[in-house]
Amino acid sequence: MAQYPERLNGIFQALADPTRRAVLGRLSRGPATVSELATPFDMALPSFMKHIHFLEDSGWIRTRKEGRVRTCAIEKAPFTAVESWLAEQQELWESRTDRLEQFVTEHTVTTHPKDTPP
Amino acid sequence: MAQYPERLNGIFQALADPTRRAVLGRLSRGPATVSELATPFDMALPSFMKHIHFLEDSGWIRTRKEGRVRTCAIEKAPFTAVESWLAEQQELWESRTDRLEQFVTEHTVTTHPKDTPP
DNA sequence: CAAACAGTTAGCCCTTGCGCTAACCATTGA
DNA sequence: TCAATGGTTAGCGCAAGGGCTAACTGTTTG
Repeated sequence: MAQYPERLNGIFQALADPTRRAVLGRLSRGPATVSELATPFDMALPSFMKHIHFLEDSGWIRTRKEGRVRTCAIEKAPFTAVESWLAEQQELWESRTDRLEQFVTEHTVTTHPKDTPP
Repeated sequence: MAQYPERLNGIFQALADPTRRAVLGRLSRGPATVSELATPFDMALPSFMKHIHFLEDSGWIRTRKEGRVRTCAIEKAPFTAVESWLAEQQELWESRTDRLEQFVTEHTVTTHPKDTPP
């Protein structure tokens, strides 16, 4: 677990952009070319390509150029990386439910952005 | 599902930084004050506070100031948001495993799928 | 061959991210 | 009361993110 933490930076950052999440959503259904992927977005191609490169560099996709067409396919490794990060947190969380419960009832931390007066 | 996509931007971006992931890891064990959280990091306090604010703004943590001490606690909502995003992708992915398998093993994109040999 | 197509390269712009210092409250404890 | 503690505010610097246009390369295709 927690193999290459530095890879996680890119993996998560890739997901921080709606365009890139949408591209992954599309590629989850199956491979597609760059222009197929680009059409739904109101964005210049070079801008869009940056997202493709980001996804490739972060490991989310793998691409291959054949003739003048570049085809993209999703990669499953980052998926499992995210899942195991989540699982890790879950474990820690599980191992102290009691104390959390206690803290919540004792101090009742609110979600108000401003500090609540005493 | 996919309730507030725009929230996902911050949720994922928060995870794109190792300091913030570490803070979440620590908070998964239980609440802590800002200075408790800060000590492991070789970073000026104002810099560290930016991470705390980022985590709070993105919804990962909730904080409360009591006297001169600010206590932080983790929030589970973003967790489940990430999980459901993953689940969504999984679904799409599941619904076309056959074609994926083919693409992976046969890294050349063919115009017509090859039939499974008898 | 020439035109259309699918990307690519280069460079510009503006915003955001992430680190720092210096100076400044506001509690708390001696 | 006064110093130490725990954060906070303000501002600075630099790198990276995310968008654009213009111009270019390398395939198809009519």
